[in-house]
Amino acid sequence: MTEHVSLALSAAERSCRSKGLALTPVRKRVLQLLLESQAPVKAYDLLAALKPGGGAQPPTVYRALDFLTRAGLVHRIEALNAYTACLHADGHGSAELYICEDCGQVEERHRKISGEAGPGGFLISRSVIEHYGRCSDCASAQASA
Amino acid sequence: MTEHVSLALSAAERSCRSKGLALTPVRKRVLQLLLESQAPVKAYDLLAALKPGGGAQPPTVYRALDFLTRAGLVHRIEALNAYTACLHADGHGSAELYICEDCGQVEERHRKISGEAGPGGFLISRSVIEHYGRCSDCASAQASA
DNA sequence: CTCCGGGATGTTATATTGTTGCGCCAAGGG
DNA sequence: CCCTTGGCGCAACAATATAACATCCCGGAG
Ligand SMILES: [Zn+2]
Ligand SMILES: [Zn+2]
Ligand SMILES: [Zn+2]
Ligand SMILES: [Zn+2]
Repeated sequence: MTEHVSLALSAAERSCRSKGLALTPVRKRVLQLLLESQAPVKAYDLLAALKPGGGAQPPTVYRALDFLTRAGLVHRIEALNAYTACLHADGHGSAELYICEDCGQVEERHRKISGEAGPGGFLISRSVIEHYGRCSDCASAQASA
Repeated sequence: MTEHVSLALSAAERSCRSKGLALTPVRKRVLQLLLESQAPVKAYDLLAALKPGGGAQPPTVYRALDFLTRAGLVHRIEALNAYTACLHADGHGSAELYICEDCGQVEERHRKISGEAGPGGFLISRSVIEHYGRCSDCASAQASA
């Protein structure tokens, strides 16, 4: 396990403990898999990665993902049906994601939490913001090709 | 068929003709169903609504939706797996959507087309922006309750 | 200690959403 | 006429997600 993964995992444990949430083995394992991946991961790929150590079924991974997203440790990428570990291990609510369609890497910016107003008095409680394109690495690689 | 629906349909026809696209009967019917709905519609609900006039299969509706979204006449709502007719019958690329979680109504704002730059030189080609909350009607209804 | 209750997980089955592949046909250009 | 092209019918299937119920564990009340 690389350095940054174990760091993120212990940060997640602290964060959960402080909120009275239980970061159980399954949940921790799912989070670890997401942290180790350089790109978003699909639920059934997580499921397959869990299989070796006991035959996991879909509900197992979906429940873990549900917990982790509620805890703010993981973000769901709506347009890809995929999941990515939050880059700010402290959990922060809503995020603005930049997803490279070339290498799959995800960058993330914080978003102010809900409560904003939209047009015509619309009251926002949650936003989904996903930008697709090329990260700077892939853009320059393509330019030089 | 209400006034605004038939108006939007003819606008769509003109728009397609001008771009050399074929707004065939199936596609037109799907667009009409979306226009008539006050809330986003799911693919299989469209499918069911098409059945009466000939047994439609999934590919039929998905192909029509694909065409309509490409033509900019329909927007897919990623977080709901649902579709809504574009409120600007001219087709305009990407949109910013405000979806009321109470009544289902969708408001829409134009977005400048892609090409924007994100953080660290990220080059955006497409954005998904969906805000969930309460429209002003539902917010005031709830306040008075 | 014992019993109970809630949370987490296992297990089975099913629901929902979306795609592939093939063949037919009608329109249009040579 | 022949050939290509795009649109659609059709059958099967793949991928994503949830429902419903059983079991286990653990900590607190009695
Ligand atoms: Zn985050
Ligand atoms: Zn990249
Ligand atoms: Zn629009
Ligand atoms: Zn509303």
